[in-house]
Amino acid sequence: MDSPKLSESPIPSSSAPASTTTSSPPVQESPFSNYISSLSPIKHDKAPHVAQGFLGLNSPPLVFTSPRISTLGRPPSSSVEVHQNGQVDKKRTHESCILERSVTELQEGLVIDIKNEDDNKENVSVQPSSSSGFVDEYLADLVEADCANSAYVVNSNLKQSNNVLQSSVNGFTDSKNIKVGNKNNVGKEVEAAQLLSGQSEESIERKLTSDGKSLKIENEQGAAQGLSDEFQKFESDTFDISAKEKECENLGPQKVVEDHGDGCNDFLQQLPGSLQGVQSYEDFAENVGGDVDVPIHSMTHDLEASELQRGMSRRCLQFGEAQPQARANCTVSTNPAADTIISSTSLATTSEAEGFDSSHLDLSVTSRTRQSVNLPQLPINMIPQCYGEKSSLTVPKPSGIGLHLNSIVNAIPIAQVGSASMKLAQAIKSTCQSTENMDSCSDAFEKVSAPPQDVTLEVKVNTVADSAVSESLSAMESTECDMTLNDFLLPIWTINSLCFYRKKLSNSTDGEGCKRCNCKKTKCLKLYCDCFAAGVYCTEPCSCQGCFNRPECADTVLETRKQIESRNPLAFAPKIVQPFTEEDGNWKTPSSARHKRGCNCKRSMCLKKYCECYQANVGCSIGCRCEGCKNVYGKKEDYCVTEEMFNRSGGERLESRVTALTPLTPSFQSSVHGNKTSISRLLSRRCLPSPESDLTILSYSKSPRSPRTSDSNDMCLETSKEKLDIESYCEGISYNSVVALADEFHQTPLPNHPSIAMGSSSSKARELTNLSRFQLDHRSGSLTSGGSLHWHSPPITPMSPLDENKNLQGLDPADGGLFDILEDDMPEILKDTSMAIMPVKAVSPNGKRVSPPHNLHQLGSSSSGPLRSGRKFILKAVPSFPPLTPCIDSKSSSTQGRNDLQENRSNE
DNA sequence: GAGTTTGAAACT
DNA sequence: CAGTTTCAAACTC
Repeated sequence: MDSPKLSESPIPSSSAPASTTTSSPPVQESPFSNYISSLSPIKHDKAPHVAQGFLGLNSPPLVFTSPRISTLGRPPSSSVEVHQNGQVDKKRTHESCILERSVTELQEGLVIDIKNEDDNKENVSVQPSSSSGFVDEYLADLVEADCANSAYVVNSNLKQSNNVLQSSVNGFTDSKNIKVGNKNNVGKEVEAAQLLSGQSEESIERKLTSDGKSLKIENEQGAAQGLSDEFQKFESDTFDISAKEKECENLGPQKVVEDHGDGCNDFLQQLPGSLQGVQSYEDFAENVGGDVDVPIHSMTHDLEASELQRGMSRRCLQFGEAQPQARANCTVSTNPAADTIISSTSLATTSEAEGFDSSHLDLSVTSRTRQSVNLPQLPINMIPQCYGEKSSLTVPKPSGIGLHLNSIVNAIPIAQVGSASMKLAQAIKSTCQSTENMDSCSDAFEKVSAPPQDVTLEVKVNTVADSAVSESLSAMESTECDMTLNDFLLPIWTINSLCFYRKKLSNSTDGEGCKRCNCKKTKCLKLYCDCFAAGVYCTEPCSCQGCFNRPECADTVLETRKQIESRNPLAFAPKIVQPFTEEDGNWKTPSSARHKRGCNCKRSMCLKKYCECYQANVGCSIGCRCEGCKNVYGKKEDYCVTEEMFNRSGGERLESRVTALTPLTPSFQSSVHGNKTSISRLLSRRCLPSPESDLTILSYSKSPRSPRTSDSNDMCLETSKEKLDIESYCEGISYNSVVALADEFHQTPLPNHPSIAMGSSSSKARELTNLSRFQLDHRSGSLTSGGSLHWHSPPITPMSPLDENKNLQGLDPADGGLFDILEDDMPEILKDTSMAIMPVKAVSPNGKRVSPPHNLHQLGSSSSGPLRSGRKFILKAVPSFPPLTPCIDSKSSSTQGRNDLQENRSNE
């Protein structure tokens, strides 16, 4: 599914605007099919407009797009026109999406009046060129929002705004004049939910005023709409959107909107705020409550805002994975129409949430039925992570597996912004990508969303977008790089890119400040150019010569991008994929991000930034052609070994597998990062057999899940793969992690962890191994034999066998000790790793390994221990490992572990 | 800051 | 697809 080909297929279709829209299958189509259809990231590329072009760029994300898009029906984001039917031309640009929405609404006979009461009450007319004024305004609103895309869209859209808006909505005769009125007692609220729901009761009037130049959208309060009181009053911004409606093909009943050309795109771009916002809002509401009919209080400040929303929607596409999940988790209204709408909205919502998180934008989402809906915090949570960083610049988290993910991955670790929620979201995305994992996704999503319910999501659809964009832009400019809206070429692309770019900046700069390209010959129109590759325009900080990667040359840029994408649809896709990430409470699983294509290092041994893997702080994998890989984040050999083990794990004895692994597990000298990386990789192996294959993620659904959830029997039944994984994981932890920890913290050896204190050298590792064996034997007793398994936990948690509780406690983050160290000094990633490790070692929440009764008395014997029992025990215990399960609750876990152990024994 | 090294990107 | 060239970043001095 990730394969570019899939994505490409959509592209062609996209080129033919009319093709898919009408034929959209019924909403009920299986999520999988939808998902598959929506997978192709490339779709967007072909979008005629710049935005589309960027969408195309975004296409990579699409690869990762969560099924949700398809499921939901329409991906608000870029070209994806996923509808309920699920089969929508991916070419659809945001505009198309918007059009679809509008069409749908129209079809439903809903008229939306959106009145935007702006504090300023200024009608903003969208103008073709990037209006600095608008931008400035938005900037003024600074919020860390991932609005880069939207901002970009705004600019580009504005430029194109002169174009007549053409809506190709069937039966959408009124489309020309769309008046969106936000009726907000509270503020600017857009009631679109009803439209979506098809409820005519809510009189939402959309007037598309095709002055030919400006589309004016007014938000009228739809108090009746059931706007929740909770919602804050938003400043109603009246924005005039001037656009000429261009005739667009009538959308099929499915609300499919086809792009009929720039005009449509323009229209969409201009409209985004109102419709998208509404829809997104609705989606969000649905996600939350699953009710389709949700009065949305959207405040549209400007077209920009709308576009911002659009951009957000696009982001959502990128986040598609998460969204789908979120959606899945949230009971979506059965109403097909609602679903479709929701789907689109959900995306938007997600993006919005992100914007909110990062920025503090007030997104108050009000649903009629559920006024105070616990907004799906998933999106929100996810959002913050992206923006959490110091830098004000909010980079939309790359939703897509591809670019976005990469960006995210990179950005997060580096930026240290990565929050658990974000990782979780990513993980969810990954998981969700596989249709098979929907359940898992849902679960994960729930976890994510579960969070702060107190936080009432306040969505100001329009406002949010605007603010987000503004803030993001402003943040970028002020904080990081003096970036302007111009920097954002395309919404999606920009978003993804921003993440990546941001990361890159942070990496490259390392305090130096914004470092940008220095192209001499390529005119910044090739992937050599980091800016171009990142989807951003070159700016002052750049020392490029003859640069064409500037807003003035947007056309050229887009064209070039298209060319590049034509050669390689994934050229702009994220290079780094984060297969799985899960966070829950204290527990964090290390990110298993990897370079999608892998490096090709010959001399740098993957120890320098020449290596893309290293540069991205990810380990090398099978996909790498590197020679003499010594990537501290994970050696290719390790990856290969683990994978190999994994492949033959089925039925193979644990010991043999372990043995095989042991020799292979290399990196004793690996740094902490390396450890973490290794671990993560090991953990993720299952998910990502090959760097290229995103599908592998699917398999993750199970393994990632916490074993706890499964019955003991299930655990016993766990496939050898899981076992292997666990083993690998243990290994990675024991050797790499432990050693790394030792290296990293050798200066501060843990009191009770002599092994850790030991040097990082291989000999040390060996010692640790021995020690671990010893301890392990004591603990489990059964694991003896030279098998490498034993040492897994011991090295890490040298606690005395007798005092397991102490060990656990010591390990317990709350207690401080190693955890404290990790927390304090360790990098985010490392922390994650450590976290993962910790449970395995000492904490073993399940306590299975930690305290086998009969083993305890055998403390002294290294060789003792019935392998059989031990082995079984281990296997069972493995699944229950915290790594897979986010939360580490020493007590509960330990208790449960014991229970599990007992169960295992009984089973035996 | 100049020069070298490196590996990705682009080209053939 | 493989080999070569080009390119800009990373690195070294």
